[in-house]
Amino acid sequence: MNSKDIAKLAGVSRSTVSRVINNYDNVPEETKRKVLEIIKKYNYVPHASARMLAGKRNKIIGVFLYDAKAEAQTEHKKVFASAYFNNFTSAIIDTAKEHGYNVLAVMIENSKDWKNAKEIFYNKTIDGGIFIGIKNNDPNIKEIIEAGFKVALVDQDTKSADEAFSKSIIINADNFTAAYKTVKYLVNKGHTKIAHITGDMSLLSAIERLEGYKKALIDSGILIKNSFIVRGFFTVESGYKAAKKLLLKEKPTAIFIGNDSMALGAIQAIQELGLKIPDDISIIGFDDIEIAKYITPSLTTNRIPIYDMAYIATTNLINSIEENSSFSASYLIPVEFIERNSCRSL
Amino acid sequence: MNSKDIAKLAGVSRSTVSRVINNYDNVPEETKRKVLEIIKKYNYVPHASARMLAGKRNKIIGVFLYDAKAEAQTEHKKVFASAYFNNFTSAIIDTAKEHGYNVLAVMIENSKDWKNAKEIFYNKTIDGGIFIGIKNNDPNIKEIIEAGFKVALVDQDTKSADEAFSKSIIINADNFTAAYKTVKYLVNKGHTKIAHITGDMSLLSAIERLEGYKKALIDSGILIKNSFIVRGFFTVESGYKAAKKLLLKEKPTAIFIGNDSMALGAIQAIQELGLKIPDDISIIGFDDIEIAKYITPSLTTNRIPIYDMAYIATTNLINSIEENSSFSASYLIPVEFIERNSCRSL
DNA sequence: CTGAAAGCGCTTACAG
DNA sequence: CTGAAAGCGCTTACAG
Repeated sequence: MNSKDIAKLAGVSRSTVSRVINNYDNVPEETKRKVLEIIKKYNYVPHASARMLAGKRNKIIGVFLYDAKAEAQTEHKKVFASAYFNNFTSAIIDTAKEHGYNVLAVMIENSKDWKNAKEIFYNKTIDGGIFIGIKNNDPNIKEIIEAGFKVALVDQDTKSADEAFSKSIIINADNFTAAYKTVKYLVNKGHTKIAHITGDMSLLSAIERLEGYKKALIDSGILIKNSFIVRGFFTVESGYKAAKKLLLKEKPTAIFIGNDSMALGAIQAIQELGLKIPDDISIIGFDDIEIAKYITPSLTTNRIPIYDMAYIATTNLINSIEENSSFSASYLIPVEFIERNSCRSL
Repeated sequence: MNSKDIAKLAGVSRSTVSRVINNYDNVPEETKRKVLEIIKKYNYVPHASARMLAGKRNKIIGVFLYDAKAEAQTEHKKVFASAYFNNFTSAIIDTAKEHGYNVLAVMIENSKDWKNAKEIFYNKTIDGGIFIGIKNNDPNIKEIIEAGFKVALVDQDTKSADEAFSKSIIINADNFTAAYKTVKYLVNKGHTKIAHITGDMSLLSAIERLEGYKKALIDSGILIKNSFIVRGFFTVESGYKAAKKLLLKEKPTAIFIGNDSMALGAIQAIQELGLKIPDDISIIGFDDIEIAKYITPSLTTNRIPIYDMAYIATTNLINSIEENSSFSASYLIPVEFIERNSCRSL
């Protein structure tokens, strides 16, 4: 069953069938009704590829998730990693749906995946894409932007030296300010020995959180100690290791941890060392993943408005696709401090 | 840049370019090399829709998630619900990738979404689809199967009266046995007042868990009390409400809870009533979501091998697509009992 | 308001 | 081993 069949059945030409399908206004009601009836009767749906080839849009956007964790993990667990990314994806699917778009979800773990990612842009499978958690200023993204494809980026530097990046839609959480406030909060509680477990430092969010941490210490007249800054990778495991490393030497009284997953690992390490939270050590995380409020003590953290960020990324991208405008935009989204029970005053 | 341009540049016909692209073996090495060089040089990628229209496959499968929770939730949170589904999706994406397939992720919440779901089958956007968490024997799936599309179903009755369903690829966790063992475990610990909070009873998994619960009680010579069976919907909130309702009357000493999310809600309710787990009441969940091992006390539960189930669904579906065979298959996957600290012996 | 025809960019018998 | 041509199923100027 194709448009020709429908045309014959309805006693019109394929042109008219097409006009009805695309809801053009130069079709009389009666004709429209007749055609629609046949379409319905035969359950006809126009072939997406044919429409595409003839100049319509696919109405598919891609969401590309680079999960740094993936590389480190063992085979059968590699994609389970991040609640953070899952929530982004859900929110994007939800928003896209409202605009009549579907979402192709792609995990990027290696160069072969990058090849696939580029291919679905070049072969026109998708009308645009959203990249989340990609290495800051990744050259692969640059190539895609420069090839003229529509792209929205979450967690990318807007002040990039590279013009390509500043020509796109960029959405960031205000990680710097949130980190700054987090450390100030600890300082106000009397802490001076404040450590930081960083996230994956190839990501902008990790960089900004570290910067916020440093700036707050400086502004508080506290010396930055390199031994108090330990590198993590946003994974539970890396949080565990970082905390162990941190607590071997001179103990901090508080740790600002780059995200909640690492906080989970850190908590385990802290418990193994026989220390109590918050009595012996205060901790604060980032993200506000679902677990955060259920653990004991509940975790003080920073909530990223994932839905809002995904919403902005998706609507902007789709607007850009529909208007065929290559506008650039940059959003800095405030982060909410969530005070729970993992910190004490000294 | 299209195949015609490439042909001209390489000094061959479009036919030959196509043969090279599709890796047919009747092309001499030298010709192949030459064409490939031009393709690479100009970054040429064949237009997916054109290939599709000319008879190739899209290499896209759909994953359809029906999240019952969605309906109940407030606007901006509706898609954040389930770690369970997210993990399925990730595992499917991962497996599909190994076969060169991409994944279109679709959330189904209402009839409009079903319309969209059917459309992407009918308009040939996807080569097949995996349905997860769909109402048992949902007529929408039936329609899709009967229209001849390739489909894999997770959590659907294989003994369905409806032939359509038994003609597909079906993967289920062995919910009945797991539920049975769970209750037996509690009985062995001396419990006789064992309650059950069901899941969404339109889903096969919820039905089977209830059945397993009942059978274990019967086999243990314990009377089934209707007041000990309270209906939930797999959500945290419904677990909370169900537990509250349950604990108003004659208190059970143990609750088998339909999944871990509801257990989270139940824990909150139990705490609000001033009861201790496991001292006053033992609980067991289902799924083994990430949170389960981090809460206090850690939650005894049943682990569903999501990755394995997703792997089986995906490989079977893709095989069925590639071989264009409409074989049916049915898998019953064992569930692992995870003993932690939320139960005590009487 | 409507139809005939060209064209989108491929693949694939077909013929040589 | 290779090319010319038909065809996949649409949309859209174009002409009327």
